[in-house]
Amino acid sequence: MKPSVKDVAALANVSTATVSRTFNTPDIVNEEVRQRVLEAANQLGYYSNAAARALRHRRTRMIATMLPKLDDAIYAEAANGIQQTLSEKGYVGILETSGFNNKKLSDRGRHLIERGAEGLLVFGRIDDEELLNHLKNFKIPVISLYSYLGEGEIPSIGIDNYTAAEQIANHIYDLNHQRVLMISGPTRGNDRQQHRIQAFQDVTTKRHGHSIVHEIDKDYSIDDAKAAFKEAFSRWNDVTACICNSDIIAFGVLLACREMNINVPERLSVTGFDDINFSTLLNPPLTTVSVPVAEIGRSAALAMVEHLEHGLPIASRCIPSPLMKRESTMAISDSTIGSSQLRQ
Amino acid sequence: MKPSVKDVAALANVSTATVSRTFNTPDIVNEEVRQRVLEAANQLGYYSNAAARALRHRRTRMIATMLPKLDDAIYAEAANGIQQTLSEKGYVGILETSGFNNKKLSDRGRHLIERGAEGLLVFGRIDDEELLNHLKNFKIPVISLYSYLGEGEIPSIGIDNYTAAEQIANHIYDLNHQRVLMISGPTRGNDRQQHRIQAFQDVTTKRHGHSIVHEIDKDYSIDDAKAAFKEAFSRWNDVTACICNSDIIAFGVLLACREMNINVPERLSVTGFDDINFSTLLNPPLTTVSVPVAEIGRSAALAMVEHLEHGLPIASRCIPSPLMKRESTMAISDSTIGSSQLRQ
DNA sequence: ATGAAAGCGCTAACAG
DNA sequence: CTGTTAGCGCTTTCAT
Repeated sequence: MKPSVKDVAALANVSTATVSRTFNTPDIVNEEVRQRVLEAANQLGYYSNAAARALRHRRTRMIATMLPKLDDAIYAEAANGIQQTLSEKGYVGILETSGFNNKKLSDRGRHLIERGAEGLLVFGRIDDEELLNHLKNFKIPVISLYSYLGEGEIPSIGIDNYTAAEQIANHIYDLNHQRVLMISGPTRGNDRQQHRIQAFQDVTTKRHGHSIVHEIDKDYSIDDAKAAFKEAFSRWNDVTACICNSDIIAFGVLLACREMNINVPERLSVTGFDDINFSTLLNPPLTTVSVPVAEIGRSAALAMVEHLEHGLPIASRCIPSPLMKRESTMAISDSTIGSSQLRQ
Repeated sequence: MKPSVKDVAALANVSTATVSRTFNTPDIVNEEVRQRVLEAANQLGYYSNAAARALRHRRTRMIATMLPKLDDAIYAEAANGIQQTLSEKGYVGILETSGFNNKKLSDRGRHLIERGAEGLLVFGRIDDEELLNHLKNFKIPVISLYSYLGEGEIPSIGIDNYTAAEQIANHIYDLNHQRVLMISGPTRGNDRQQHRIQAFQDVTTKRHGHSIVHEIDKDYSIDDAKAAFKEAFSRWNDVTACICNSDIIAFGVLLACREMNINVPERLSVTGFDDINFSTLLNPPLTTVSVPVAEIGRSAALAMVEHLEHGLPIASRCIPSPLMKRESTMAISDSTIGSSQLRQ
C-alpha cells in the first residue's frame, strides 16, 4: 500500500499538517522536525498523491492537445514542441488524435476536459459549434495553433495561410506559368485548405492566370495524393505547375511524376507546404513554405501555461512563414511544354 | 463555479448518493428519479470531477509513455498507435520525451509515476538502475516496446533486433559484398544499436566478410548521419555496401552519396532499418527492415490496459520484422567497383 | 512552530 | 430503491 501523509506523520511523530508543510512550505517548519519528517518519508518511499492534491487545489496541471494525427511530420513536430515545453513547466500534456473529423474532435475535446484538462490546444480552427459552446460555458481556455486566425474570440498562434499561399502562387506566376493546378487536402472544417485555395484563386485572378483546384476527397496520405494527381493530370495535362497544399501531398505528386515520366521541374513545377524535414531531401528538393511548427507548439504551450499560472490573457500571434525556393520549381519558356511533352 | 454532486442533488431533490448512482449504476435507480437527476445535471452542466473520482477509486486511468523524441517518424507512429488505443479504452495517455539520455528518462519516468501514471510504456530497454528500482519498489507495471528483449523481468513487445540485423547482413553478403560499412546510432544505453552491431559482426565472421562499424557520436539526425558517412567513406572508400541502423541514417547517407556522386546501388548498396513511410519514396527505394511500430504500440497499450483492468500478466511478444528488398541494394560483380569508380 | 479539524468531490457500505 | 455517513489523501484555517 502506497504510504500517505498519515503514515509519514506517525513514523515521524508529528501531525499530518507538519508533513504537508515539510514539503510545501519547508521554511516555516523547524529544522530538526523537518529532517525527521524527510527521513520518515524517505524510509517509507512517500510521495504525494496527485489526485488528492489536484482535488484539494482544484488544479490538475494537465493540458490537452488535439491533433488530427500524430504520424505525419508536421503534427509530430508540433506535439514534440508542446510536450517538451509543458514538461519543463511542470505540467503534464495529454495528446489526443481526432483525424479530420469534427465530431470526433468535439467528443474527444469534451472528454479531455472532463478528464481534468485545464486548457486545450487545438490544431487549426475549431469549427464545431458544440465544442465551442462547451468551452465557453466552462470557461476552458483554448488556443488554436498552426493557423493564425486574426483577433477572434479564440486566440490563435500560427501562420497566416492566406499570405503564405499568396507567396507561393505569386512565385509560380512570376515564373511565367499560366495554367496551374492546385492539389488540396480535404477542405471540410479545415481552415488551412480553405484559405490556401482562396489565396490561390485571388492571385490567379490578379495575375490573369488559369487555376484548377483538385481536392483529395479521402483521408489524405501520400498514396491518396499520388492517385489524385494522376487523375487530375490526365484531365488537365496542359498545366505546367502543381501547387500542393502540403508537403505530404507534394511527395505523392513527385512519386506520381516519377511513375509517369514527368520531369520535375522541367515539365512540371511542384510546390509543397510546411517544409517538413524531408523536403530538402527529395529529388528535386522541394520549393515550399516553411512553417516553424515546433516553435508554434512551444509558443502556444507557453502561452497556455502563463495564462493558467498568472492569468495573463492569451495573445494571438502571427508567425512568419517564409517561402523556401528550391529546385522543384523553374521558370517556363515558350519551348518548355513542347519539348518535354515530346520526351514522353 | 463548477457544479458538484451536491448541487445536482439539491436541484433534483435527492441525495448525493443517488446522483452518483444515476451515473454509475443507472439500472438500480428508479426511472423517474433518474430522469429528474439527469435533467438537473444537464441544466447545471454537471460532469464528475476526475480528480475526486481518481482519489476515491485509487485509479487514475492514466498511462504514460516515454519516447526518445516525437519528431521522427518511427516514434510518432508508435505514439500514434498507443494514444489511439488508450483513448479507445477510456484511458488517457501522457507522452514524455527524454532524448537518448538515461538520466532524464529516469527523472521523467519517476515524475510521471508521481503524477499518477498507473503504468509505463518505455521505448527500448531500460538501462537505468534507479528507475528500475523505483518501478519495482512501487510495483508499477512497465512494458518495454519496440525491442523484444526475451523473457526477462520486464515484459517487452517488439522486434528481435539481432535477428533482423542478421537478415540484413546476410542479404548483403548474399549479394557478394565483401567489405561492408555499418553506420550506427549512439550505442550507449541503446539496446537496438547494440544488438544490430553484434549481429552484423557475428554474420560477418560466419560469412568471412569484412566489417567496419562507424558510430555517430552526436544526437542522430539526417545531417549528422550525412556527415558521419562522409567521414567514414573518406577513410574506407573500398566498401561496397553501407548498412544503416535506421532509415533516418540511410536518408543521410543517400544525401551524402548524391553530393559525392556515388551511385546507389551500382557503386554502393545502402540499407536502412524501420521502414518508415518515406522509405519507398526515396530514389532509389530503400531496402530495409519493416518494423510495424504502430502495431507494436497498439499491442503494448492494449496489454497494459488488460493488465490494469483484469490483472492479466503481461506477456512478452516478438513481432516479425520482415526484410523489405527494394532497389537500394544490388549484387556486386567483379567489375562493379572498377567501372563505377571510373565514373567518379 | 505545530496540531486539530474541516472539507475538496466523489462513491461504497450500511441501513432502512 | 434511496438516504446517511464515512473516508479516499491532501492542505489549510484556526487555535494553541
